[in-house]
Amino acid sequence: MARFISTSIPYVNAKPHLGHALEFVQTDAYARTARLSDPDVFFLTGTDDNALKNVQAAEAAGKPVDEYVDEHAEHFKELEKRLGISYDDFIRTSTDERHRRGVEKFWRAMKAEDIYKKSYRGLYCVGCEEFKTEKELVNGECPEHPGKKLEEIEEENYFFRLSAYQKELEELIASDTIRVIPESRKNEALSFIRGGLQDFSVSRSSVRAKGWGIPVPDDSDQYFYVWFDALGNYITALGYAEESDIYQKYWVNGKEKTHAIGKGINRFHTVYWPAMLLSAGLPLPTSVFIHGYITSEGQKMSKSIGNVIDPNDLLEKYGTDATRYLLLRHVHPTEDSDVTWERLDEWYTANLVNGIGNLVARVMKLAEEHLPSPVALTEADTAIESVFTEKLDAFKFNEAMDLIFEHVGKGDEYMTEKEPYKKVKAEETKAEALADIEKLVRHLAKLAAHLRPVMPATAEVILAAVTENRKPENLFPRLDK
RNA sequence: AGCGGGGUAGAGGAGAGGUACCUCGGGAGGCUCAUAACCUCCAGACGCCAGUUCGAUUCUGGCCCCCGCAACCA
Repeated sequence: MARFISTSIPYVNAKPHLGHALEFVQTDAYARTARLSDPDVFFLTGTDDNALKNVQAAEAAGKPVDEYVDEHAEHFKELEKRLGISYDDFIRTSTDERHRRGVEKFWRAMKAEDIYKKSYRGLYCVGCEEFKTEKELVNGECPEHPGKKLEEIEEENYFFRLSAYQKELEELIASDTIRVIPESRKNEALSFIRGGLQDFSVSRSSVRAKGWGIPVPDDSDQYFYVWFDALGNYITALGYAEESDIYQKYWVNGKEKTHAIGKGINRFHTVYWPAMLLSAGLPLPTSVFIHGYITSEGQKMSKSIGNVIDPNDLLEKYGTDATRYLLLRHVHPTEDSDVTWERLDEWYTANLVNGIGNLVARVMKLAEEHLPSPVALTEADTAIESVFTEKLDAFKFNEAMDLIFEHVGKGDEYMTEKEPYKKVKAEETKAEALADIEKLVRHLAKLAAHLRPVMPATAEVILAAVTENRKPENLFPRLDK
């Protein structure tokens, strides 16, 4: 029943942004839900250190690449920690030996006829230090470096025969053998495949790679192209190099192998990666979940527009669970979503402060004052509704959250309807009131159980309050106006 | 060129072939256990034009806007 779930491994050429936080939180909620029914889950995350972009970013910062990459990888690690991400392992493609060994083995496992050398000729922008396609050019110049001449460079690289897998890939995706979620992304992958697949290069010259990354075995002049290297992380982290038990358990025999990614890297995960695995004769992932992007004020977040929302600022302002809440409920799982500080404040106050926080406070105040002893919880009190886990298993995080808030609303309604705070004051209605308060406490226990995968810390606080029969500190402090 | 997504009350979002839901905001009541929180009621919406259907806002086609991507890039 083993299940494997991964985030993509982001470039560490800049600090993490909200989109990364979204993916981490979604994946975490999914993993925690999976563990609810069976703890046999392996949740992998990490960083892609070997991208050429990292080298460029390091140069721009005037730092040695390894130092720069270490520093930035730390930012990602730190963010995941602050978000309460329950990963089982964190792989770094530059420093983890298992990765290098794994990639080398993966390379050797490729079918011989799928790899060939070919010279690649393209327009190279010295400024960007990368090849540009005709379409990227503005007036024949690189938009980033106007005035600089593009050089026509020719270089020999290894190519992967992606074209050989067109039929097979189409079949795998169309049949949901590799499930692509949502449907629109599946269609996108299919139309990409049906449009005809071209072989792609899996290496670049060591000069162009600047000696950063993983050298191709037995050919010191070539370094792996970042996607060949990066995609491999999903198996190298598990110990593919030495065919470890974990690798066997989760990848070879794993029941579900799920990749969570952003929409921008759909084709790498639904086309390139499965093709490479096929060539190597290795098992395929079973599903790829693709989330959308977060915009702000209707536009892509960018430093120049000044609409960037830093996940660390969110954490600072609202705390871990509230940040998780905002990302899971108010960002659509698969579509692009727009976020502004104004609305974040609104959601926080309406649902967390006035919703969950207030309900817990009013119920526990009554319980603490009037119940002689803590309510003895039964299994039924903390049983999780199957509709809830079904939503989460289907990556419908927002709808799962809606169920939670329906539950919160019911608590408030019950309170108004039964008026235990009033009845508890009169002798003849006191018993009735106590029974209602007890019911409400059980209602909170149920709430906590459902919060576990999505807002784990809050779930614990509520559960502790219930079992100790005391009103906790305010769960979600009101924002300063 | 092409590809993908979207246009739902004053604002922001969810949703689905047949009573359109949530948050904020507006109006009117109620309650006092609670973080000036909570409950009830009211006003208010499915871009435009065709088609399919007993019935479409939800499916199909066209149109008008908006946003991404445009193969080696979250």
